[in-house]
Amino acid sequence: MSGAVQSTTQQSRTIGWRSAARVPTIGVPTTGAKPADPLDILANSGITITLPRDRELHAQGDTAEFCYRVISGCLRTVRLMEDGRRQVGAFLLAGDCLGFDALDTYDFAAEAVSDAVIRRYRRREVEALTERHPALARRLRAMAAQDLRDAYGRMLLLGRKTASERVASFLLEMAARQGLGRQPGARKVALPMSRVDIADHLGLTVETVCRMVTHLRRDGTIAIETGGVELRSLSALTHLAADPRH
Amino acid sequence: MSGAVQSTTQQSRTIGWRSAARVPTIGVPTTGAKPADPLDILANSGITITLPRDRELHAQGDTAEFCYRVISGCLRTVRLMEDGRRQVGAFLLAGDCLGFDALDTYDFAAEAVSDAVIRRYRRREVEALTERHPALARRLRAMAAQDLRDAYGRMLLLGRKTASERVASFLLEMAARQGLGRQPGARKVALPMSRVDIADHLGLTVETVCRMVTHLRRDGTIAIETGGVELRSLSALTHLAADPRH
DNA sequence: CGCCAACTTGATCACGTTCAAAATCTGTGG
DNA sequence: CCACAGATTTTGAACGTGATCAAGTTGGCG
Repeated sequence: MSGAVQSTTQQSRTIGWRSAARVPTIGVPTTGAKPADPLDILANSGITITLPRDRELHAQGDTAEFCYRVISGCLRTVRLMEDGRRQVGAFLLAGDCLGFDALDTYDFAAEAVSDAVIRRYRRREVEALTERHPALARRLRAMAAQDLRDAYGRMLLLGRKTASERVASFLLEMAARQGLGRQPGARKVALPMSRVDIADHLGLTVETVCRMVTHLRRDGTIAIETGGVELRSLSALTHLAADPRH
Repeated sequence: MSGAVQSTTQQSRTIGWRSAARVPTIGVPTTGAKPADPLDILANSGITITLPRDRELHAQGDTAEFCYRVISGCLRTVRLMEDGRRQVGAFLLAGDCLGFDALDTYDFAAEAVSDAVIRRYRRREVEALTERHPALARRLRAMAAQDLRDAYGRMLLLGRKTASERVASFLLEMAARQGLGRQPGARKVALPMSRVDIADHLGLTVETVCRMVTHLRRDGTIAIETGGVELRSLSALTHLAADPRH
C-alpha cells in the first residue's frame, strides 16, 4: 500500500468525471516553487454557479455546451435504463472536473449529491484556449487518461469482485481521494451520498451494502458516524479489498 | 436501433483501447473528397510488427514507451487479480488504437487473441507530433472521449445487466463494430476470441456464456458457426440487450 | 486415428437479491 | 423541547440467478 496519493504535484484527474486534487479555491495560480496548474488558465473564462441537493446539472442526452469543475460539495453521474435500473458512474468531489471530454452530447446525467458550488466553462472557450495553450491540452489529455484508468479499475470491481470486496474498495477509494495518505491520525471518511447511491455505484442492492457495512462495523474494521465512517483498521480493509492498487 | 455506425467520416475510436474504423491499410492518406484522418500524420513514424496468437504485446505495469494500432487480427486487454480472477477490458479489432492515452505505465496487459499485425509508434514521437499538429491532438482527445463513453456503457453492463442481456449486448456490439449497419444481408459476426475471453469480458463464467449462447441458438435468434455466429433476428437480440444505445 | 484443448450440458450450491418489516434519522410545527 | 411524518437505513427470511463442480462432446491438428 503506497501512502502517496497520485504521482505529480497538484495532480487532479478529470475530464470523464473524476479528479481528486485538494483545491480549496480556484483561479488562484500557485505562487512560489510549485509550478502552476495548467487548469488555472481557465480561471477567468468560467462563472460560478450553485446547485442544491438532488438538482440536475445536466441530463443524459443534453447537448454538451459546458464543462464543469466542482468547487465544493459532491456530484454523481447517473445512467438509467428504461426499467429503472441505475448505474452511478462516479462521485465528484471538490477539484474534480466533468465534461471536458464530452462529445456532442452528455451520455449520462450529473446531479448534486449535496448542495454544491460549481465552476462552469463554455466548451467552445476551453477548446479555443486549448489551441493556444499546449500545456492545457496536455493536461486535459492526462485527465482523460487518468479517468480511463479509473474506469478500467471499476470494470474489474464490477465484473469480478465480491460484495465485501466492492464495499472495502469503495471506502479505501473515498479515503484516498480525501487525503488519507498524510496524517495517520486522520481516519475519518466523509460519505455524503446515500446507501442507494453507493449500491448503484457498486452494482449491488442497498440491502447488500448495508449488510457489508454492518459486518465491517461488527468486525471493528470501521465505525459508523453520521455522514461518514471512521477507518479503524486500514490493513483489514486493504486485505478485504483484494485490489492490486492498494 | 440506429442503423448508422458512429457519427463522422472515417471515425475511429481509441486511445484507452477501443477504436472501430474499418482500416484495411494504414499510412495511405485518403485522397479526394474525404478529409484525411489526422491519424495519417503518424504514418511514417511507426514500424509494423507481427504478434502470434496468445503472445503479449506488453505486460501490466510495463513502462509505457509505445502506443499501437491494430492492422489486422484481434487483441485483448487483460487485468489480473492475484487469485487468478481476470477481467478483459476490451477487444481490439483492425483500426483500433491502444496506449495513446497511457500514463507512465500500462495498467493492463495486451495480448493477441489471434495472429495480429500491428503498427507501433514511439509515444515520445507521437507527443512531439501532437505539439505540432493540433488536429492530431484533437483527434486523440476525441478518441479518449469515445473510449470513456464506451467504458461508461460497459459499467452499466457489468453493474446492472443480467447474463442474457450481457451476451446479447456483446453480440450486437461486435456486430456494429464489424460494419453490420449496411447490407442487411450481411449478418455474420466473427468471434475470434474464446468463450473464456468473452466470459472474462462480460463478468460471467464460461458455463454461463455457453448456456446463454445455446439458448439464443435454440430460440433461432442466432446460428453458431466456427469462429463466429450468424444473427438471425436482430430485433430479438436488440430487445434482449435492453440497451438504450441500440 | 488419437490426443488435447475448447466447448457444451447437467446437477448442486451459494451469494446476493427480493420481499417484508422494524428501527433510526431528519426535518417541521406545535 | 417534544411530537409527529416521511425518508433512509438496518435487519430478517425466502428465493433465484449465476457460480461451482463434474461429466461428456466436439473440433483442430499431430
